[in-house]
Amino acid sequence: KLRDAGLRPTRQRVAIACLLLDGRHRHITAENLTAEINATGMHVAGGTVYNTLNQFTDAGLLRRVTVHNEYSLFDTNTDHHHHFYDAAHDRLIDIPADQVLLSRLPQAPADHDITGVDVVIHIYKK
Amino acid sequence: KLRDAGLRPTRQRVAIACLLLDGRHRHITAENLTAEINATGMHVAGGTVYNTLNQFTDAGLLRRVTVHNEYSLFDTNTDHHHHFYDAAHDRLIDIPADQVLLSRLPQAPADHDITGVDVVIHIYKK
DNA sequence: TTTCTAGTTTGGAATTACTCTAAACAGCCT
DNA sequence: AGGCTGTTTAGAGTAATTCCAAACTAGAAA
Repeated sequence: KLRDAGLRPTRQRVAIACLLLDGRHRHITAENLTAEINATGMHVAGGTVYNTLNQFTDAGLLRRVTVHNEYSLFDTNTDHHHHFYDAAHDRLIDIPADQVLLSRLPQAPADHDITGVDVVIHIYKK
Repeated sequence: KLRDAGLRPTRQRVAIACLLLDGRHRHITAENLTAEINATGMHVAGGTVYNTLNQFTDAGLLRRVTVHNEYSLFDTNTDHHHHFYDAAHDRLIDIPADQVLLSRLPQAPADHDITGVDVVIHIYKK
């Protein structure tokens, strides 16, 4: 996978790929991932964690989710889907693509293409 | 308006309200707003600009728009509507609410209410 | 297998958006 | 005018992220 993405399979990248690209769908932060790496007994520099997350995202192996602007969230599910976001608990929940039906979309401004549609549904505990 | 929102109409808040709550629909950043205030010959401390933007947002006079996590964006249009976002030029464009039709919404997780639905359509110049 | 080199990692310093703090100040009620 | 309380101020502090130059490594070539 790394080679296909044009990324040299270094020890660090392989370790991160093993944790994140195992097919499970999860949401992770840089801090979060660092803790998981440390838990395996391995050490990876902070800068490398950030670089790798960005490279994986650019390569389409991860998807960046934008729900607030405090820190970056990455989604291991790169298929088209949407999110519930519970701000009170800073919790993100996937919504399968087929549960949201956008039956009318506006026309993109002149000379522009639509490259993606993100739907974030904010929820609050009763 | 300020009094209705429970905010004492201080010199600084009135100045910012005059710039932002004049009925025009615009997107602003803290930096951006600071520059506009300075242009009027007035000085307002950075912290006050941030405080005021947050207070206005909490009071429903402004709306926070989340399209990236670099810095906060505020929208003077608090009506229900959506956005185009051009990441290449960091440009945000309003979409009237009636141009997006969500004909199917998922059920909120147990014990939760939906408090808002944000749609961000990413665009790219051809 | 050793050598070489371009790409990668490292730790720490730098950057940036934003919040906190304690002291000075200003609305506003009396 | 006096005074209480909320607000502003400048500057220090915080946290996520990027930048940097030196050390390292994967993989190609010898």
